[in-house]
Amino acid sequence: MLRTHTCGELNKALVDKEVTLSGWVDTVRNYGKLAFVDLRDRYGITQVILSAKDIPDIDKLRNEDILKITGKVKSRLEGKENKDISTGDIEVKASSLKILSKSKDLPFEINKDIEVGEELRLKYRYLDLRNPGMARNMKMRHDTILFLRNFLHKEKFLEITTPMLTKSTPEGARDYVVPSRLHKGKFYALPQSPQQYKQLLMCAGIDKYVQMAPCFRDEDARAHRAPGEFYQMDLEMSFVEQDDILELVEGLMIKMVEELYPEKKITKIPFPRIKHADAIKEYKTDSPDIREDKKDDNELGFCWIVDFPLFEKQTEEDFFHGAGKDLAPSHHMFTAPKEEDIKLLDKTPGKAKSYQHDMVLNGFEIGGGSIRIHDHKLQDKIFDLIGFTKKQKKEFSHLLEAFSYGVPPHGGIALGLDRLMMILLGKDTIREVIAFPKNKDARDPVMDAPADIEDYQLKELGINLDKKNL
RNA sequence: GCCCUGGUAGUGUAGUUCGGUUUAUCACCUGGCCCUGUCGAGGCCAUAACCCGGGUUCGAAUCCCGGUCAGGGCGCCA
Repeated sequence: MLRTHTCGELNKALVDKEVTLSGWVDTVRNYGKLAFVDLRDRYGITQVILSAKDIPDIDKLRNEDILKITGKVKSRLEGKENKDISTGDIEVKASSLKILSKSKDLPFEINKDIEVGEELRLKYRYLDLRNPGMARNMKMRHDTILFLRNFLHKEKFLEITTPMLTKSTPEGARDYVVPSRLHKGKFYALPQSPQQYKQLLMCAGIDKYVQMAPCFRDEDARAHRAPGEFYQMDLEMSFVEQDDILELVEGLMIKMVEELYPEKKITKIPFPRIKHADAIKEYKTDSPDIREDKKDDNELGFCWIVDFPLFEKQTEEDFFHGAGKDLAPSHHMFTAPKEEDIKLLDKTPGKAKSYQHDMVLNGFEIGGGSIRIHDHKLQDKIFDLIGFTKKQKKEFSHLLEAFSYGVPPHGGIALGLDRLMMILLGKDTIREVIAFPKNKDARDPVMDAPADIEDYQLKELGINLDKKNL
């Protein structure tokens, strides 16, 4: 057995017990004949005392070596307690030491207050994650996602995993595509969101679906937007109206903050529901920061934005005076128009409002969703309004066909988990809450992806690279 | 695709505005030595750097041009 206890759990109750600890050398304070080693794992730090007469090679110990230490737990000498660590009233007097793994010189120091350049941190992310601050971010991300899952589980949601290898569909973001070996010349696409699958699940009678879903979009990065891939808490419900969705998610956020972030205060409960037009008028943005003190990281200003226009304005004329192929859905093409506005679709679709809802937190859009269209004739009409060709429509025929066999009214929402965590933990970039983030150019600095593949792989896929244009 | 900012030892930095007393600052790391109550241990010593290419100049880390890498923004993100 490599260890009997972690480095964060020893206490006075264990005094005089023999324990075995394994962990990383956080610091060594060496007197030659006596050395103090702070042994660290993700649970904490324990001070270990090494005496040269018991342990021959204490001079060899370096930061980040991994040690296995067996010894007796002792109370600290009177007045020598360290209040800064959880194990500060005890220490372990080592009777044996084994170096399980040596560390060579580090590219940067771990667990010091020095701000290391992000490029280096990302290249050696496995070292960066040893820092207690980063370890905490990972822990809080886990706790938060676990809370969301448990809450929704109690509400009878099923988590269902939907395919990662799926089909490219027109419009939207650029797809990441994956060549098929068995069907040379054809490509899968990684999902930009599980949107169509979750609507099919509604047709399947899974009236409450959720997924902590990876989503892939080949678009450029921002400080608050991860390039390539990101995670969403994606959910969908049948037989609901917009209020049901908003109330569920609002309750979830309030409870989550209470349980996991008790030091934080929510600006307004219930969350204000702001009409899109009013947000633009009052705040000049559709993602307003409603906090009283905009510099206070412990304030959480949640609000809802509702009554979005169904279509985005492409030109002033199209927007106000009728259909045109330049109309684009402001959310996505499955978003339902408000019932009273359906009659506007024929002459002035630009005036139609929709059942879209965005959740905004501290000035960031952290989620969006809608009540969906569940009438295939209406869906077909929307396709026409955004100028879909017959071929483009055919890409969605499976969905329209599914709608012809009994489709419940349904709607849902997706929350961006990375961005939510960034705000909850008060970080400036999304990379601080992602274990192995891509850099700004969507490269993985640890693995150095994307990368070349072997010629035989290309051959097997039937792909010739156009080397002149690379 | 476009715009902006930055790049000094292994790490973090000073110096760059206004070119020259700089042998390029300091701390940590690393290597060596001393030390039995430290806790970001302490003391002494040592090693180690101006992103790449071109230009201006008697002289460039410093000014100019190009490149490259990184970050931020616009476009993009149904």
